[in-house]
Amino acid sequence: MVRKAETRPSATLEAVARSAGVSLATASRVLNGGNRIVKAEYRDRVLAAAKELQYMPNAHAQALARSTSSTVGVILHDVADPYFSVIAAGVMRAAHQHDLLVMMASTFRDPDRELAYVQTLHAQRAKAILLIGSGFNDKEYLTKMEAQLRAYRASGGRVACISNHSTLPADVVVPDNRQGAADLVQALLDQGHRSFGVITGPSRLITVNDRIEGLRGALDKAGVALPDTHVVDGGFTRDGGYAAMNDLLDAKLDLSVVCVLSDVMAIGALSACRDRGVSVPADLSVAGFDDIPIVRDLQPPLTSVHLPLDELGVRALELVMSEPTSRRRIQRVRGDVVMRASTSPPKR
Amino acid sequence: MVRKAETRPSATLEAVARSAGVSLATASRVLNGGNRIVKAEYRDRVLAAAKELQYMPNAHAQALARSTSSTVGVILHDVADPYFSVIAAGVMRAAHQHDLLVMMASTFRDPDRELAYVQTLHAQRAKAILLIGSGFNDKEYLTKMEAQLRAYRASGGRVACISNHSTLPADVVVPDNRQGAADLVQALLDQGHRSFGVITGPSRLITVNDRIEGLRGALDKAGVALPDTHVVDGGFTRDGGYAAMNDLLDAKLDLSVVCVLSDVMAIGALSACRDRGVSVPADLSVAGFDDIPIVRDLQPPLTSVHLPLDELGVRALELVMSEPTSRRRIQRVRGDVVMRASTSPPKR
DNA sequence: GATTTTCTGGAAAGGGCTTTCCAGAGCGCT
DNA sequence: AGCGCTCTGGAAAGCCCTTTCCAGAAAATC
Repeated sequence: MVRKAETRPSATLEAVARSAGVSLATASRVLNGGNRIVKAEYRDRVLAAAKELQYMPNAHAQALARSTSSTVGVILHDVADPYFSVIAAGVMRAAHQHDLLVMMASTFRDPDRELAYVQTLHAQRAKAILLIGSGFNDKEYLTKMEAQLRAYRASGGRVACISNHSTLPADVVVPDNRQGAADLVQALLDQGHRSFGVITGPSRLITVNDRIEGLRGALDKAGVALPDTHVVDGGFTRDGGYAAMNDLLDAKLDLSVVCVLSDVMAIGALSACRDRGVSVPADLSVAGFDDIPIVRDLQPPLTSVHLPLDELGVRALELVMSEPTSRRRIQRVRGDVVMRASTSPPKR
Repeated sequence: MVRKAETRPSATLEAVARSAGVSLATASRVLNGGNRIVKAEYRDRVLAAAKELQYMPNAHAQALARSTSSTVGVILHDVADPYFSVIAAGVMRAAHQHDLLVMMASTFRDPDRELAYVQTLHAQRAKAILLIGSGFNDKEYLTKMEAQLRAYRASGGRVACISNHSTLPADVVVPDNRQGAADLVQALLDQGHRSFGVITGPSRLITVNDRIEGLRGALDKAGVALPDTHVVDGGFTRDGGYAAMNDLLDAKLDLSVVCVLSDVMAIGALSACRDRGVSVPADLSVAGFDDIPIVRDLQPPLTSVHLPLDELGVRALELVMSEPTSRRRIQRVRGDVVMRASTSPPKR
């Protein structure tokens, strides 16, 4: 026999006020400590009544009355991806400081889903929206997104992006991907590498473009060729990296180093090497990008371009909570090359 | 000169109705597609007006009027921890299916923060709250939490936990930690191991207790001793695992295998071995628990007890969205031992 | 053609809280 | 004693929607 659960709606402020024998206004003043003083006796009565009735304010009603909420929205590609989860952790830490609640949404790199989530968060009257992760290089997407963000901002919302989101009307914290990639190439050239392979991600991701341009620029400058056959798309996932490395190895290109445009893909790439008996770095050097925490625990530890991921999250939140300015703010963040054992001078 | 941003509050439904020359009721009916039919002409006028005014419904007002929201709260220890982020990804995927928005909060294993977040989510009138990650073995915490959850449920909220949360009034999806640990021990015994070390976590975490009891039980049954000196607390973090393994190695206990109660700690432990030149598994076998995705990419790949993390998240959400029953539901999930290269028969 | 039934808009009553504005009380001062 | 102040509670007006109930019109029925 299934007994219906008794669900009486929770006590309202009015119930508390009545039970305490004061007006709604007084009860409200007691419970959210406005700057007005309430006689101690009333104060105590209200507090007692609230406790007694297990009063729990209705955040929706408050949001409506105050016409402001204390939630921020975070839109990212995938929480299970360590790159995003570390950034998200930073955001959440900072949000806690500001007494904000975080609504989080994963798009799985689907632009439409991203647009839909922005709408939803706008409807929620989130105080701010954080777009985390590379934007898309897609005319239609950009147009729509720009329109939505404008509308959201016009109604008082704040927006910040982490990573390059083209010209969207938003503050932005952006790693200097181009420079980081160039620095990485330089470091590898210094080690003596001359034959580069690259595992990239989908070209519609702006981050991917920036990084590959950084690589290309530095290689060009050094007069080192990077034939298209040396560049393989790995879809920005671990498995993609694995598959791409296999393709690269199958092609027998005699590479001395492979630059992988994200650590997550690099992890897959390293495993591909291991599975095929290719020794890193003895037979082939491998470098990643992002420096997610786990890569120092790989064997060999992965050379990467370090980004202060947690800090990116914190900064984005701080940016969005600070006084807005009329011009969009751009915070550039350098990426530092961290050489680890996955790269070494080539044998030949 | 800083120009104040113009923030006109966004258009209300009333504005849309007025602009379309219809009543509020009609506009509402058009926009959220109730089952009532509206004359095509009105319908079009409303739609046009809404578009024109960039109408965006106020979710708070809707929540208030409907007295139900479409958000679920997720409380976990730390999103940056892959164990949680993978579960969270599962939750979010399922939430998307149900058209739910996820509010996520990290407690950093602070019981007070957990309690506070439950309150906040109750105030938000979240449709459900998911408590992810081990509960605490603390009388005071349990009492308070139970009271809060009861109040929340009484007002119509649903609650589910992933992992053991003692007797809290909530549905629960729980890995069979004890059995998993026992199976792991058995597999290691079968490999010939007789000298076990253990890296644990804080004993107030119920999960830790269950796992260690599982280990102990199986070892006892096999007549293998596990002296207290062989058990070291690693704080459930990568660095804790690293430190704990160092302690264990310092103690020169002549262990043949170390069971680490979570993969995250095991990762640290493996790195400690590497840094000290202890070869795994040649000199020492190491096994973890959880089977987070990354461990197959470690070198050596880590033996672990596989939990279907993503699925745990999905199931918890499904549980909480299904028709509630009068008795708390308990879904047990088996953990399967996955033997990988980090464990091998001991040399001696 | 008259009557009943079916439709479809609109008015209005909430939903739970904040906050302004007002009135009365208590105070100090001359 | 009389005046003006400050101080504190309370009434009430929102905040923006949803949804019930009602009435009028159109359709269906005999």
